[in-house]
Amino acid sequence: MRSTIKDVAKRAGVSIATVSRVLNSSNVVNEETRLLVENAVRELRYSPNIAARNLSRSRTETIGILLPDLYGEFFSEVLRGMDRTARKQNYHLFISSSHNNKVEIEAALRVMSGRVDGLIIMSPHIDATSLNANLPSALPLVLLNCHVEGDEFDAINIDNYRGAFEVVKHLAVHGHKRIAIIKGTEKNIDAQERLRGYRDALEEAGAEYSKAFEIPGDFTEQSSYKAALQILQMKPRPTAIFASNDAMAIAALSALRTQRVSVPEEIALVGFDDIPISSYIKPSLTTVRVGISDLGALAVERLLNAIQKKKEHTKRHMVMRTELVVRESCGCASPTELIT
Amino acid sequence: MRSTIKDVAKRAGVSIATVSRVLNSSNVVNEETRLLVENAVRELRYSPNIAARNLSRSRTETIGILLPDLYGEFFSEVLRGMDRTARKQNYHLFISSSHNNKVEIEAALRVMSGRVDGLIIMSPHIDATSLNANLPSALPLVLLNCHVEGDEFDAINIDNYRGAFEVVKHLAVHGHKRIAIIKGTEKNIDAQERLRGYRDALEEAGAEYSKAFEIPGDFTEQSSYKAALQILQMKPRPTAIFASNDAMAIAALSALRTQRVSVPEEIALVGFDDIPISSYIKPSLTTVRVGISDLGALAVERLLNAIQKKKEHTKRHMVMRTELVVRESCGCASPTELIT
DNA sequence: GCCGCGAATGTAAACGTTTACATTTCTGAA
DNA sequence: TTCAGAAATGTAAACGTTTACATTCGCGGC
Repeated sequence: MRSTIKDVAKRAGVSIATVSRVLNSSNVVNEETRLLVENAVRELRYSPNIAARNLSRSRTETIGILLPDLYGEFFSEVLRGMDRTARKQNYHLFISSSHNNKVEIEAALRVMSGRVDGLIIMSPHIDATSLNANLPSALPLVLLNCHVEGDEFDAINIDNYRGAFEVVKHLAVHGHKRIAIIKGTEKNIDAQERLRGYRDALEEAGAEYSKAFEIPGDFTEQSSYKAALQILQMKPRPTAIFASNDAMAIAALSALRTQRVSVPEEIALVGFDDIPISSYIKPSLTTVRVGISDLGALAVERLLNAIQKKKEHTKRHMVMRTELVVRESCGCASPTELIT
Repeated sequence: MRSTIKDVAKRAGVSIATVSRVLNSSNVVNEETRLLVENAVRELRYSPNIAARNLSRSRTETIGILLPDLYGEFFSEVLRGMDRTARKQNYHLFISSSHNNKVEIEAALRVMSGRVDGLIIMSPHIDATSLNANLPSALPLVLLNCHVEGDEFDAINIDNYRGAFEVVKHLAVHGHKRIAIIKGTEKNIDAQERLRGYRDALEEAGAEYSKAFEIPGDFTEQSSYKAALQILQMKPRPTAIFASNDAMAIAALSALRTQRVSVPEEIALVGFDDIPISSYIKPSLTTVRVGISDLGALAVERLLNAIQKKKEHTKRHMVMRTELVVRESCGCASPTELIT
């Protein structure tokens, strides 16, 4: 049987209140008794029952994370940033993943409620009504990469639009007139924003726009492989391809190579995300860097602020800046630029 | 204020015991009263306080996962398998990551205890003594990819040894005499086992063994890039390279390409893990497949079995088989074999 | 008409903490 | 000597459930 606070109190010859005070390092307790209690704790190898503590304090020191289908290193990275930041403040992570429809998410929301002090939600399939209906209204919330409007919620998004805009503009500025895009999953907000950035960049740069240049994809290597082959069939052929993420860019590269089309000489290629491998393929990939683990960290910071400073905390939307990373695959960099 | 079971009881005009019985679908309650209660629950948008329930039931329906530094898609995959399996049985995941030394792990263990019904530990830095000292002895445990001996614990490991053995043997059988290895992180158990498999395969196949063929690496692209360049300097030059994981294999490929060394014609190259991108690079990568998400799923299954059937559950070590995946980079496959 | 029994429901104790409030003890000033 | 007030500690209520046990009620058998 696990020992309880009572056992410790008995052993130390004090009341449970005193034990509790020692445990919670309230400083009103005498040095001698403190030592007495600390010894008893050690001897009995006592550790507090968390459920009881949670009930009594009515907080859990835990934040919930609701993820869509876990896939690829994006989520490892996000979680890494979250865990680090949370731990610094003695908070912990309660995770539920692979939610791909509304019903599942709502179930998960209910499961979370009561187990966590706040919630970070990453899911394209969520809306305000559904949130309000399934969560205690006082529960602090941060929406990460969700599509929301208004100031009802805290929200953080990647600046997909600007990232895509910049990388496509970069292609256009260096002379490309026919730039194709391999799109991401249709309903995905990241995908939509990247597409929007692509279109606007074309327009601003006066490059050729055509619906035919927009090839469907779903962020997987497989979809992109097929898409790239399809692009090669087009006449006149595009001179550049913007893949909506790096995994797809790499798969496209492979497809082009099977057809003996060289990159960047015959076709320029750029991606999005800057996953670690991007700098280690040949040609190295021009892409858009996103501070993924920073994104997770920021979300946790905002949430903890909301939890701890309930009164002063004001909700707002934030945007995570991206950075253009020029390497070889776009064919634009001068050799010098590449030395670093 | 959130409503409690008392509010529901009052509204429905019954006692809290009855409400509780309805909530926990005990079937001793009359159909009429059940409806009464269910209505009250709905009207008040009541949901039970989990902390109170946990305290009362003394279980949490949560399993804890202790991870080392989250890195790359390996962990996403493991978590994906875990989450899926857990959810099927209404269990949830409490996660703590980035533990890189003993002190941190022990702290995390204490945090977990009381919050979870069982624990899955993935960490090379752990030993039996430390576990026993920091955890209630009754807490069910599964050690994943840890280095443990004896039958004191449930443990699951990837069959790194056999995987490495087979892929290296494959190279040897196809005529390679000088096979280099780019090693993984020194203290890492996976790395050690893969190295052992490599050595034994060389010996069995009668290939040349030399300490000089064992180049240090740490599973990152960067370390491998350097290692590959180093290998090219060797005289006589190895004719094949076994990289201890796919990320390193891809980086090595890139390094070779900068030196105009073609794969597989001049040097054969193989990896380990079969990450998705491996089949989409050129040449596609011969590697060893590990069912990563299955690994996570299996760990959860074992743990839930230990939790739910305490008596009958018997501890044991299990090994996850691997599968040799032959593609282009080793230069061994006949064209026909590659069609699939 | 009484008893026993099962079904339905209620009462209250338990789970292990935290913490407001009460009590004791001691110190030093009047 | 007395007393105010501070410091240290104790007592007990609260947190919101679950569940063993007690109670009530209706019914059939005698």
